[in-house]
Amino acid sequence: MAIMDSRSARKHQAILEAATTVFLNKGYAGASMDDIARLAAVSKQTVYKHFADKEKLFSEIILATTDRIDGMIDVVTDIPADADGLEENLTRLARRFLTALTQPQVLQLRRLIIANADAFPELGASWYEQGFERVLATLADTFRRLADQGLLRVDDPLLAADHFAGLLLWIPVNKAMFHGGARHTEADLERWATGGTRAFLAAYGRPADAARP
Amino acid sequence: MAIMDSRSARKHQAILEAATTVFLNKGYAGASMDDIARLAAVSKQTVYKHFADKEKLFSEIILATTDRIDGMIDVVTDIPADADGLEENLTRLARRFLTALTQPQVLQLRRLIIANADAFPELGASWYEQGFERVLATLADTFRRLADQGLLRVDDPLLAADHFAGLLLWIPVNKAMFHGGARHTEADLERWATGGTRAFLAAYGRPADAARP
DNA sequence: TCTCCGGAACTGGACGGTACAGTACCCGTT
DNA sequence: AACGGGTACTGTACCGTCCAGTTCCGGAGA
Repeated sequence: MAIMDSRSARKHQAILEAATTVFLNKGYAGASMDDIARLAAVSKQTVYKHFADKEKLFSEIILATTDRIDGMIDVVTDIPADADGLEENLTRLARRFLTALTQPQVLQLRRLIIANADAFPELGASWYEQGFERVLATLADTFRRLADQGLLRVDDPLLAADHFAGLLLWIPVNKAMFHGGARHTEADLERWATGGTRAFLAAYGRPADAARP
Repeated sequence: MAIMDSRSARKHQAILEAATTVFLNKGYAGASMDDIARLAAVSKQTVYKHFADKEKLFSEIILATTDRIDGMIDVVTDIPADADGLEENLTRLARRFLTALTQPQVLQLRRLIIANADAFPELGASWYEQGFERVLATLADTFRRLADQGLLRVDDPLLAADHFAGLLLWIPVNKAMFHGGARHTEADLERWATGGTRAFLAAYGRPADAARP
C-alpha cells in the first residue's frame, strides 16, 4: 500500500478507479476500454500498458474489493457480552449489516460478480469465500462465544450465523437484486432489523428471552 | 394455450425455445441473433418477422417463465393441518422449495434477470412480483391458516414467510449465484432443509414444539 | 376424397452501419 | 536520445435490413 507518486502509479490508480465505476455501472460486456480510458483521462494505450487485457483488468478490480470487507469483520466481532442488552446489541449489529449490504455500490458489485460468474468462475468463487464466508465464519465465532457465556443456545454456530444472515438479508437483498436502482427506506431497514433479530432470538436465545411479550 | 400447428406457430415456438437456451447460457449481451436463428433452424429474417428486435424477444422469454411458478404455488398451499406431523410436513415443504430453487435452469434464469436488471428494470420488477412475491404471499396465507389452527405463533404472516424462505435459501442460493455451475449434493440440501425448518419452528412454533430435544 | 394452385411465409446470403478489443506508429517532454 | 503517452488504425463481431428464389398451407375445384 505504499503511496507511489510516480506518474505511472498515479495513472495506474486512476485507471483502477475509472474501471471500477464503469464496470459497476455498465457490466463487463457493456463496459468498453475506451470508456474506461476516457474516464481515467488516459489514453487507451496507457491502459494496455498497465493491464494486459480486459479480463485481467476486471479480475484485478473485483479482487481488490475484498479488502473492504475487513470493516465488516470488525463490526461482527464487536458484540458486547451483555446479558441484559443482548437483543439491543444484536439489533444494532443487524442494522449495520443491513445498511452495509444495501449500499448501492455493494449491490452493484454483487450483481456484477453474479452476472459474470459463468465467464469468471474462479472470481466468483474466491469472492464468495473471502467476502461472504469470512464474515459468516467470524459471526459464527461470535455466536459461539455468546453461547459459551450462556446468552445463546447454539448447537451449530455456523448454521446459526447463516440463519441470522438469512433472516435479515434474504428479502432486502433479493428485492434490490431484481430491481434496478431502487433503494429501501430507513423504515424498511428498521423493520427488517428488528423483525429478523426477534425471530433469531426466538430460535436461538435462552428460553426466557424467547418468550414473546 | 391452443396448440396451433401452423408452420408459423411452430417456427414461433422453435424461436422461443432456442432463444431461451441461448440467453440462459450466454447472457443477453453474449447471445447473438444469428446464434438463436441457427439453433432454431430458422432464418434470421423469420426471427425478425416474429419479434421486433432483440429486446422484445428477451422480454417475452423472461416473462413467459413466470407461468411455471404455478407449480410452486400449489406446493406451498398443500400443507396438511396435522398437529403431530407439523415438523415433518414443513420439512417436506422445505425440501421441495430447496430442490426447486436449486435447479440449474432456475439459477441460470435468476442470474440472467439479475444481470440485466439495470438494462430492463421493469422486467426484473415484474418477475420479482409475479414470481417471488406471489409465492411468499401464498406461503403467508398458509402460515396464517396454521396459526389460526393453533399450530404456529405468527404475528405477521408475511414476515414469517420471508423468514422461512431466508432461513432455507440464503446460503444455498447465494452459493449457487456466485459459483458458476456447481451443484449441491443431496446431503447438503437435506441439512439445509432440516436445519432451517427446525430454526423456523423454534421461532414460530408453539412453545411445546420450540423446546429442543 | 384427392388434386392443384395462389399467396403467404420462409430461406440463405449479403450488406450497411456501428461498436469495440487490441496494435502500430508518431510526438513531445525531459 | 529515450521513453511514456496519444492518435489512428485493423480486424472482428453483430444488429437489423433487403432481395431473389423456394417451400408450405389451406381452400377451390374435380
